[in-house]
Amino acid sequence: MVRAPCCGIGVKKGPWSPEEDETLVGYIQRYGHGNWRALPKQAGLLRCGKSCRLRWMNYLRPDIKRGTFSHEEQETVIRLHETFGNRWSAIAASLPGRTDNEIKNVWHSHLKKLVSPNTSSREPKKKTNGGGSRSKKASEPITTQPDTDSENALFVSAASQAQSNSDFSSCATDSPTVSRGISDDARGSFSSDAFPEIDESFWLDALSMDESAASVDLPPVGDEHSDLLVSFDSDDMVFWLTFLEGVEDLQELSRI
DNA sequence: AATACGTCCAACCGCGCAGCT
DNA sequence: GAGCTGCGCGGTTGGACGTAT
Repeated sequence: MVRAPCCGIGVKKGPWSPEEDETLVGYIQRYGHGNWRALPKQAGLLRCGKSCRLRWMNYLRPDIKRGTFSHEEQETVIRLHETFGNRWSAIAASLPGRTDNEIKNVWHSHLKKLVSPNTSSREPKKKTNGGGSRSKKASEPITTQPDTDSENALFVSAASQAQSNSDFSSCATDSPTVSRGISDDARGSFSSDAFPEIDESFWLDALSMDESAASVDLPPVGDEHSDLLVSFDSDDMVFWLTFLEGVEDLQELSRI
């Protein structure tokens, strides 16, 4: 059994023309995008649904914020990367108007150098079997140590903000690009005064992480929850303790 | 001015997950 | 429960563009 290729013969690839953009935007504005696979045919586009979705999500959506990342946005990305690792969609959910693809690009071109100056902005290209490794290991958080004072300053600034800014309510966004780990419902659920409509799976992850942290038998690297395990330093501990207290409060509420 | 090199970003690719049959 | 399908995700790439020599 072989999965049928997403994009068959006769499907156009490469950069989108303004006419294609116009067609796609016009169609979605009129009919929405209920079925991405059927959309290009219905809209009269010689693209695969996947390509249409990507174009819409990363470029044509009306709520996309374009332009360079502000300092605050960069710090937010760094801070969230500490927490989420390479789960770009989760990070994007906290940056309204920014897409996971854009954040990923900014990370690889700018921010990675700030956090990990010793690594080149672009690793030597290695031929792979394609991306596809949306595996757990791909989400391993990068634990790095800044080398210079200036870079350290930004690093520490971002880290400290991670604790002070435990209120993620500002993270709410209309972006549909949301990971399954941190769902729509989970977005904004870090508010200090309430935990509304929290995705159960998210908390199950969080709770299992709590157990893992408390247990002697830490899960091995590559465990399905390893992407949630950040490198704990004393500052991180404050953040996570605050976070886990919220989890415990939630457990109490759920028992009532 | 020409060339080499580096950077950035849009787009592609393949896979995992969830829902449906 | 197995198979199929669609969606969403993260990794990677190609080429345009900018900068240095």
